[in-house]
Amino acid sequence: MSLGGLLGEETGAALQQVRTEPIQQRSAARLSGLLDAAAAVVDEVGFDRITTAMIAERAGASIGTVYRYYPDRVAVLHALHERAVVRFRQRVVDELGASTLTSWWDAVDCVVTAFVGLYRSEPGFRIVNFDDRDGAPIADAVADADFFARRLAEVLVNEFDLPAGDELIFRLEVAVEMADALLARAFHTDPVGDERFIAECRLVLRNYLDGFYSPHALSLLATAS
Amino acid sequence: MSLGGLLGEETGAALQQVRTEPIQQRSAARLSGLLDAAAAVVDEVGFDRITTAMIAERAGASIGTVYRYYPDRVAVLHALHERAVVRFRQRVVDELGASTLTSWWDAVDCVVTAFVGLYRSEPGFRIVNFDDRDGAPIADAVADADFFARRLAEVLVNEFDLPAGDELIFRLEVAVEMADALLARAFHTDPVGDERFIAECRLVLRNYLDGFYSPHALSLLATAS
DNA sequence: TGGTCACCGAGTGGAATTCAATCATCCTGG
DNA sequence: CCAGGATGATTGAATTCCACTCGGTGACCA
Repeated sequence: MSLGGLLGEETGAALQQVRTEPIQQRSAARLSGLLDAAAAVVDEVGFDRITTAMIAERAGASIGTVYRYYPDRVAVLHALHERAVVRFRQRVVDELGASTLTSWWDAVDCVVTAFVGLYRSEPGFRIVNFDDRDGAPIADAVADADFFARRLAEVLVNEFDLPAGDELIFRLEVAVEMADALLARAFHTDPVGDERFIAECRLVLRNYLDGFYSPHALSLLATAS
Repeated sequence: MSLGGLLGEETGAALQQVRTEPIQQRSAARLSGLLDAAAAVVDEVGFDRITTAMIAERAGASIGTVYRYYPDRVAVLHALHERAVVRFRQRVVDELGASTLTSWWDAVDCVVTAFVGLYRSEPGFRIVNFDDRDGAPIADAVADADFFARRLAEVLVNEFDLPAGDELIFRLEVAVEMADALLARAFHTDPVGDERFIAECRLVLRNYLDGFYSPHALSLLATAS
């Protein structure tokens, strides 16, 4: 799903979805202008009601210009998604730098804070929940989540000495899915985000990841069946 | 209230999305036939590649017939979603009846089992993850989750003496969102469902709902900054 | 001044949706 | 019991909407 893709260097590959690399300067402006327009339209009509004509008109361009840069409609959405993910990663880095981290869960909290902040301020940010249900090998949501989990695992291992391993990565994958669902729920109706769900999300993450090492989960397992 | 209460009484209202209530008998057959066709197509091409022509052809009907019963394409998907939800609730009731419940978490486990079972056997069941991102007030996914949470809360309160209240309902809403996300993840690639995620889902639910009454969450809260 | 780069927007094709005509079933008076 | 009108149900060609193409035009550069 959509917290997908923290950190990482494959931003070059992510732009493979543009048809023509911009050569002249105005092209770059066009590109980001198109994405800005798309973001605005996403906020207005949602990202499945969006039409190429809307994007073009909003960007002050013509239909053809959209297709000069993107092979098709969903490529625009993918690009917008990518940009949102990149900005999310940057925000996470900023949050991490601006906070004094006393424990690993402060890092996790920063991730949630970054996500919520962008949801509130970045136009069209709900595109992060965009999930292309077809065989597009690039920018797969699950792959994103998996990648994100691995990166976050590295951070936690290196900064806070959590034990590395597949178990941690799996746990983080699960955590990402849960957080994604709860935060999407928080913003489903409320444009500012339902604080109750946001707070519960933080608590759930902490509880879940902490339980990994506490005997709590194990005692439950022992009484199972 | 009995376990049968999970079924709810708004099944009549759920059909408001059809244009014309069927009067003659063949109409009812048509309606379910259309949904069966839609379910089959959903499994073949996914629910965003689906076309009205595919549904009509599969059902042995003409295009016009589809539009006689449903105002537009997504209304068909909504109806299919509704039917899936209804069958899910029925399955939950069946599971609950067929199991000997020694504790509330057996009930929760039954819910997971029912969901997984339908994912595996019911054609087009992945429609339950269909989320229309626009202002369709009826058949809203969040409303569904909320409704289900309330019903489940009633069952748990009456059968297992859990303390009723908004807190329990909220907890169940959160649990539903998490379970939904994890199970969707389990079936995202694997048509049989990734057992690792399914098992983790059960564990997470139990841990989370149990933590509600255990001092574990509270101790975490106490150490929060 | 020739060669790209960018841009435009009418045109094409396919899918969604409409609607007037037709068929099927029900109902009622004789 | 049956004709035949009334109403439900079905049809598919026509229309509309929208993604996407492409030949033509201007903008930059060398």
